[in-house]
Order: sequence, then structure tokens, then C-alpha cells
Amino acid sequence: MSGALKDAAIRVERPAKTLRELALDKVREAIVNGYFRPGVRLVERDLCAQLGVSRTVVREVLRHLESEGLVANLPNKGPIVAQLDIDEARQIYEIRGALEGMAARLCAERGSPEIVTALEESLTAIRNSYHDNDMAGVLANTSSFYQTLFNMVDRHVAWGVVNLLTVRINHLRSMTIKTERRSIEGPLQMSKIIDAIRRGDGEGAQRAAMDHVAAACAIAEAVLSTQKPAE
Amino acid sequence: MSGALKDAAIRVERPAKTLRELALDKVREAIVNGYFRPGVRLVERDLCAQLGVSRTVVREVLRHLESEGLVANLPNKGPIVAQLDIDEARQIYEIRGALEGMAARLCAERGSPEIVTALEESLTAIRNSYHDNDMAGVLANTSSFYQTLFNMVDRHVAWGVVNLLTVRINHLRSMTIKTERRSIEGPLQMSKIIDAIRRGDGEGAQRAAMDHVAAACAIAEAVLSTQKPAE
DNA sequence: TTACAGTATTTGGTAGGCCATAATACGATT
DNA sequence: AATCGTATTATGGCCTACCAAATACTGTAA
Repeated sequence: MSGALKDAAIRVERPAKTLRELALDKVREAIVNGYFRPGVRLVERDLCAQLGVSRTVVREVLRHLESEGLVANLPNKGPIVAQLDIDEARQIYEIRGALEGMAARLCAERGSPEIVTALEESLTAIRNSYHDNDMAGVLANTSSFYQTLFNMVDRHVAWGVVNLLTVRINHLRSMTIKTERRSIEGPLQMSKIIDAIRRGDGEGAQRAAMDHVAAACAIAEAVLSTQKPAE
Repeated sequence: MSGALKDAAIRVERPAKTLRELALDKVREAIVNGYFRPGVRLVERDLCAQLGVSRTVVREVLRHLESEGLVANLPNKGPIVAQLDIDEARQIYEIRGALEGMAARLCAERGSPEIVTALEESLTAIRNSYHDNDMAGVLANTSSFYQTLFNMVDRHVAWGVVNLLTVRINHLRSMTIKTERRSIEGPLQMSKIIDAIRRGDGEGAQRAAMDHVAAACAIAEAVLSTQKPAE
């Protein structure tokens, strides 16, 4: 009896992170925050040395990142950090628009006040981060805004897809949020999403969400087009 | 001169598929067509023997399938073939609806007659496969119908996402198309998509595409709910 | 200066081994 | 008989070392 009773409650949490997962996170981090620039070669043995792990682990990590779209594999030449071309970025924004729009509509149609509360919390966190000039915080809190949007209606698969795609445009995101326009427009558009959800206006919530990513995409394009010639 | 002249033209087409990719395809195939049932353990060393490759390759393949969602990894127990629960299937259908609806709308808005022609070709191929009772053909041609939908408007990223999700519900798909209802309804709904595209009716095309996957989802749920008790 | 041969680099792939953990079986003890 | 502890086995995680083939580099000879 003593063993069977609510043992789930006292279950010991153990880290259980394998070396592989740790290495995966490290390398993914290194790519998304620009430590490894796009196009750079990822030489297996160099990574082994830098990460302090064996080739086995490195290879599995590279395969994983490959299927995430963060690294590309040139045949007989090896893996490089994937280049992001503007068309692909546009497509990713478009997909995010479709899925986030869907999630927003579902939130509105559910009409539960907890959703509004949770989203408002995220939004104030974003505003605070903007106020503190904490750009990493803006990024993280924006993610969590959308995560609640999906989680509140139990759409974890869609959230997974969005998340997967988002890492590929991460450096674009970090550039768009730095724009002055974005720091005002962004939170405003997000509050419009919340308003529509509060009213139970599914159509409006969807449109507002799509507008929001469309605006992000437009800024990203502008930033990208001014940068390309310089490179 | 003899070596440099138009060597591109006579370039020997070599398979270039790495062993890893071959193994990946084999195992994925084995999972989607049910040779490895859901929940079954995938013991690395056994797979090595069955595939005739080394553990390195097998492990990389397993990682890849894991990130595709076809394999789940129980901590301290190893990989198993992922179980598909009904809620997840529903979510996948929903996402397909959103993305295929988007693609259909874009096709309609582009208004080029080649799209209509290509889609009609796919549709007649589907009808023929149904007529011949060739279910594998139905599946393949249905895929290619949607592939053209995405390709015609250059949305290869979205197509990749749909494709990725679709393998996870593949056995559901093969069950839904066997339904009598589906063999009539399916092509009919697809022709509605084409009609809307021909009219340039984006809204209608989107709705028709979403209806189509919604119907597929409904049948899948029906099939799944009659099966679960038996298991 | 060019062509070519040799060399280094690097991936793809293999073989085998070590260790930790989980489950199972088995034996001993109360 | 029930329980407890211990060996055994199966397996994943991880490592080292090795080889073959393709590519990139480099120095030398014509």
C-alpha cells in the first residue's frame, strides 16, 4: 500500500539529459545566435574537439539538425550551416501566419477568460522587456505569447511545427524586433489579437494574428534587402 | 580538352544515395506500411542485423525518424515505433486543412490555366486508380494532387511540412480511402477544389480544400473509434 | 606557365569495446 | 511463504580506432 499510493506525486525528477541532447542544444544555440554563421562548414572532428564529445554524438547531432533544416549536407563535402534565402523566409512567415491565425481563431471561439488573462500576462512581459531594452527577453516572451495561444487550445503539434520553423528564421526575428517601428506596432497588434479573442471574434482574431506576422515578414524583407548588397 | 568538354552532359548519374539514406527509407517504409507495428521496440543491434549496416548508421536513422515523429524514445528504454493517438491525428488533419486551404487559395488567386490542367490530370489518375482498385495508386496520386497544389505556387516549405505530418497518419489514410464513401466523395470534393480554382475563387478553393481534409478526418475518426475497442 | 602527381583533409562507414541502467531470474534469509 | 538481496542479461549511450573514397591542396617537372 505504501508503495502504490500516489507515487506519481513524489516521483523523483532526474535530469536524464543525455550527452547527445546537451550537445544538440549547444550546437543549435550556436547556430541560431550566430556563433556559427550561415554557410560555414561544420567539420565533425572540430566539433568533437569543441564540444568535448565523440564523433558518434556529433554525427547524430548533425543529422538531427539537418532534419530540422538548420544544417544542409553537401554530398561528399559535409555539413554546413544552412543558408536562409529570402523566399524561404517568406514562406515560413506565411505558414506561421496560417497556423497562428488558426490558433487565434480557436482561442476566440473557445471564449474562456483564462486565455485572455494568460495572453495579457505575456504581453505585459513583452512590453517590459522592450522597456528594459532586453531584446532576448522580447524574443522569449513573444515565443511564450504564441505558445500560450497554441497551448490554451491544446494544439501542441501545430506549436511544434511553428517552433521548428521559427528557429530557422531566428536571426531575422532578432533583427525585426530591434526596429523602432516594431517596438510600437508589435505589442499593438498583439493587443488587437487579445481584443478579438475577448470579444469571441474568431474571424477578427485570425486576421489580427495574420496581420501581425505579415508585418514581421515585411520588416524582415526590408532589413534583408538593405543587408544583402552590403555583404 | 577531351576531359573538360561538356562533361556535364555526359555526367554519369550515380545513385549518390548514402547508405544512411537507403537505410532511412527502408525503416521509414517499414514503419508506415505497418511492418513495424506501433509500440514495438526497435532494438539497435537487431536493426543492424536486419539492415546489414553498422550501429552508427542505425542510430543516425533512428534519430532522424525520431525528429520526424515516427519513432519515440523512452528514456532508459530505447526507441519504439511511435503510437498515434486520435487527438494527435485530429491535429495533423487540422494543420493539413490550414495549409492545403492556403495553397488552394493561392492557386485560385494566381489564376493560371496550367494549374487547373495539372490538377485535373492528377484527379483523373486518382479516379483511374480507384477504378482499378489500386489503393496504393490512390494514395500516391492523392499525394501528387496536393504536391502540385503546393508546387504550382512555389510553396515547397509548406509542402515539406504537410509531407512530414502525413507520414505519421499514413496508415489512417490508407484506411480512409478504402471506405466506399470516400471513393465517391473524395474525387468529388477534389473536383470542387479545381472548380473554385478555375473560377479564381480563392475563398471557395480554400473552403473546399478544408472540407476535403475535414471529411478525411471524420472518416479516420470513425474508423479509429470502431477499431480501438477491438484492440 | 601549365599539367600532373602526390599528399593531406574530411566524410561515410565499420568494428568492437566499455560502462550504466533496467529488468529478470534466482537464491538466501527470516 | 514472503521478502530481500544478488547475479545475469539485455540494451542504450558513448568511445576509440580504423579503412575507403572523394575532395582540396601543393610542389615539382616539362
